[in-house]
Amino acid sequence: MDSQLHIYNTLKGDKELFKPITEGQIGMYVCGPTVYSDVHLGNCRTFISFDMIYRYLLHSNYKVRYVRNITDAGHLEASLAGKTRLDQLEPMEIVQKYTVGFHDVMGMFNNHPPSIEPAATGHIIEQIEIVKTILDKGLAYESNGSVYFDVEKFNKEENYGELSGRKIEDLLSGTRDLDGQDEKRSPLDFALWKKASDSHIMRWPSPWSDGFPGWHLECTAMSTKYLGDTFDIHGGGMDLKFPHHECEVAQGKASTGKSPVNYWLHANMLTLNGQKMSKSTGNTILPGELFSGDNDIMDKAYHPTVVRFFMMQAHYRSILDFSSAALTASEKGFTKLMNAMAELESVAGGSDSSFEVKDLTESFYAAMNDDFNTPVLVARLFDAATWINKIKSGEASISNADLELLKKEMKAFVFDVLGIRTLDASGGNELDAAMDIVLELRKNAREQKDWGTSDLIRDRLKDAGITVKDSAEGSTWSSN
RNA sequence: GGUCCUGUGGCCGAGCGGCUAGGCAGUGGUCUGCAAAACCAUCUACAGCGGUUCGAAUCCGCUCGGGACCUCCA
Repeated sequence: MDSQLHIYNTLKGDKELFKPITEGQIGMYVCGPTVYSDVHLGNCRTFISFDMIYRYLLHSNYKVRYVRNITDAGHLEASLAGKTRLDQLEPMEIVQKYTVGFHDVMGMFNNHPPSIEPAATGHIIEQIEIVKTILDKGLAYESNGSVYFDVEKFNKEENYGELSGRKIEDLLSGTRDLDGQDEKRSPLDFALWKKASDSHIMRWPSPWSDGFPGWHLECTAMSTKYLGDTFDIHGGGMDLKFPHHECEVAQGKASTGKSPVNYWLHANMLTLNGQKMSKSTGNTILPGELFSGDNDIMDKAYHPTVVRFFMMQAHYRSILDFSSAALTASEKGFTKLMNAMAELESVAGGSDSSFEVKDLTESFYAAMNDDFNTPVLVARLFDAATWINKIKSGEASISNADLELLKKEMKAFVFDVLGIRTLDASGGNELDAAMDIVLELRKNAREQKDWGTSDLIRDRLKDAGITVKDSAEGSTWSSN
């Protein structure tokens, strides 16, 4: 792999050289969350994957406009209706609650906020305009106040299924009987506009009925509004590939005549007990439960940055299974890498290097340029960590220039690209100050070889949940 | 049923035609008042069967597992 970025494009089914439409600039859209319940960890993996991609593009000196929507209307409607009656809440109150919660969780995972985070309800007019356009082109029809996309007609000129690799005949043979199908000409047709039933609270006027936009329309409206008719990257979870993204392609082509996206990226699922995490099946764990340890699935609590690091040790296109054993293994590796990062600050440079530092740092780029291969990047970072430890123990040496290079690139990849944060045991609070005093007293005792006092302090702190570790440089502590 | 993905050492997880992935655990060392930690070194692989090839974990076929989508889902 050369030093240029190659990305696996679902549309092509292969890795290809990435070339933005405009030199040096990238438009990226990612399907965001539906905010009628808490985001679960599976959702988070997708957003963390694309945050990593966003970060690497920024690191590669691209100017990126990153748009990620909030789904607060449309296909959220049905679930909201029931919940609203039950809780006596306004729909937008639910939306607000879970949007805030979503942002909190994203922040804990150290995800950058997107450049624009548009809400579906704020773009009803744009969606109606697209429906009108597709109707004008004759690729949609009105039926009983609703408007449907005519898939079979579209397929005569275009290829419905080009993204997901499906054939319209196969799709037809596999359809099932569902409610409301009688309004459609074909079971494959999907709604662009839905007439609201009496029980629906969220509704907007339109030329066809009081209703709400169809399932897939918001992403088409918001992505093209902020990024143009054709933009560079569209991302989302693998489960959205069909029908959601397939329909976006169809809508885009139907309304503008152009393929809306050059590179389609799909992040794979997070599984729990070998099964996909899913709201509907209840096979989920919430981020908060994971961080607090308050759950029946994991053995202990895990810090958000450790969870993020764990995810970075797998490729974004691979299914990743979540388990306590795997998390704990990652946590230890994380500590090892962070120790090396800290060590790097105090390492001394010399006149020459005993290893190829430039090859090492270039391997970081090679890994990421190969379809954002974070597990390989992490492997190379561990190689770097071993070298740092060898320099420390005198088994290896590094020149001043190479040391600066290594510091610069390691910090860039660990903190900026992977988005990992250091885990400070100290919080800059009263406990911190008190521990300084306790450890100073213990240090005095140890200098007097008063092991009784020294061990008493260590043992009692252990009982209190604070672990003290001695090393040549002094004692450190951490609380569980 | 249709479409597609996948099966790597004790565990997690890269690689996808020839070159040590990496992490955790295990084992052996170093360090240390003790403890813990840390550091260094190191063993165990490519689901099975057949084929292509000078050479296959990597390509092809079959068999047997696992999973996703086809219905809201990241």
